[in-house]
Amino acid sequence: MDAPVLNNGPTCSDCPIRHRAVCARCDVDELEQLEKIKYYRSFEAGQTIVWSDDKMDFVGSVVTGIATLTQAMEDGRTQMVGLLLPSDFVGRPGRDGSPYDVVATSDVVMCCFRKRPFEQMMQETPHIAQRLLEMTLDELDAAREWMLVLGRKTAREKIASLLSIIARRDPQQMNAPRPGAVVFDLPLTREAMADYLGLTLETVSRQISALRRDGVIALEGKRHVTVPDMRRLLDEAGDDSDGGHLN
Amino acid sequence: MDAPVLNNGPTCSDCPIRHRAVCARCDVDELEQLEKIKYYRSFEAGQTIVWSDDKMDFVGSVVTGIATLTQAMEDGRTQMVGLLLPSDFVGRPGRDGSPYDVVATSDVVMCCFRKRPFEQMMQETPHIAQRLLEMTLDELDAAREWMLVLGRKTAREKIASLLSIIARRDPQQMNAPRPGAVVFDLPLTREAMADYLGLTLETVSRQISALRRDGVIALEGKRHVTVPDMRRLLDEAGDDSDGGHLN
DNA sequence: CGACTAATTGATACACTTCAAATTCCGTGG
DNA sequence: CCACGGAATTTGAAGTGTATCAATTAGTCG
Repeated sequence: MDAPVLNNGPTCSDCPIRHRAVCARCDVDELEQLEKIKYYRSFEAGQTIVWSDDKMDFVGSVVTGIATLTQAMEDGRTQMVGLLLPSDFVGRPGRDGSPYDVVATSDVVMCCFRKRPFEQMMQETPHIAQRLLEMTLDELDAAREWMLVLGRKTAREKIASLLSIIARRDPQQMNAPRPGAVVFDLPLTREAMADYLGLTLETVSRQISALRRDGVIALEGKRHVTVPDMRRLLDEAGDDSDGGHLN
Repeated sequence: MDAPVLNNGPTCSDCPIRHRAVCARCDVDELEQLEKIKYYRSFEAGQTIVWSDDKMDFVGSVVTGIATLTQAMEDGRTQMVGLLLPSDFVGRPGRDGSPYDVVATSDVVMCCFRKRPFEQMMQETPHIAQRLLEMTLDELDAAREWMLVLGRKTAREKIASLLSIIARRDPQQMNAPRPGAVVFDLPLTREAMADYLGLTLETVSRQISALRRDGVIALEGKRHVTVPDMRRLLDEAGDDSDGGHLN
């Protein structure tokens, strides 16, 4: 179950998530300190990174890949409660374990910090605590946004909402066939989408087919999605006019 | 729309939320500083404390009463995304407004801090930032817990979950007729419960009636609830055995 | 006591689930 | 390169839980 531990990763200064992760505000001195307590771990797609309620001896950031935060009931009903993309933080300073399973959806590389030294450093380094607070507040907003999706949206709106979110932060929008269009790959199986949306996988499949029939999206294979008109998709998601961003 | 501003409230040292609010870790010196930038505001039941996306010039803590965080779609569908009890924090340092409506459900007294000075003080006072991080992480856990309720639980389980949560933190459990039993008043209308649970008010009403018929709860009037066997209620909520606590 | 709002209850409709089968996708080995 | 096999996905048919629409009843405040 243990992932390989790599000590000779990239240095912080050329880390791809240097400016968005928990270390974003650190200056060079502080980075140097972090270097001392950090190590890299790799996980293969499907591997569990953290089991719920297990003791965690580290915290860390997703460097590459995608992971999910998942909660399950005894009878097997499962709800995804978070999607972890590069730069997102895993673990909770001040607590021993995660109440959720953390599972690698693709191959994942994590930048880990031993927990005690990291907590120690948080006390002494306001830049880290500040950034972590900011990130946590953002996650809280995202979680609440998602509560509206889960509680009040129809299946079709749920799918459109999920596609919007993925489209918005997928960095592949350069190859768009024309302005306003967006292209991306789904990082999730139908089942994972269902667990995120509080639906069954059959319903997910049906609604994706319906959106395709209606021309809101186009599919090549099962995973590659083209959105010809982002505004249309946002409209289907039921959010106000343009959701604040467009591209 | 402006609530009365009271300057001569209780001093921090005999504040009822002194040890649970954002100021919990402050020492006497720090409290003295806070005193200088704090003021009290009162709101009547039903009043809106903050309108979504309006500029907020303060942050603060609920001292007494109950408020809700609410998100709405254009067509009127509404989802409650948070329940604010005494000691809970309102507002986001570093942001101008709240993305949610904050509404007083009962009469509410808030301890407010002018935003700029508070943000300033956060920089200088690790005790405040630390406590705020801790509270935000707790809220994030609660929000994720609620995502499971919204996404995967049945109407009956949703009601039982809500009653469990209210019962757990209502401080009135002394008058329980016998050990294991719990008595409390519902602080929410059926409609507010529906908005919290992602249901209609009719479904809420039906499920409460069903739980009453089945002896899981007893009602006097519409608001006063007796839970003869807390374990039974937790069971109906679908949570594992005893949910970690039992009184 | 009467008017207004909150809550209950009933009947029907429909969105989503469930159970089942067919099809497509995709890596593996011949 | 193509054929094979298992998993992922799609599609179909029927069932069910919750929403919707519509009265009725209970509770509350003037």
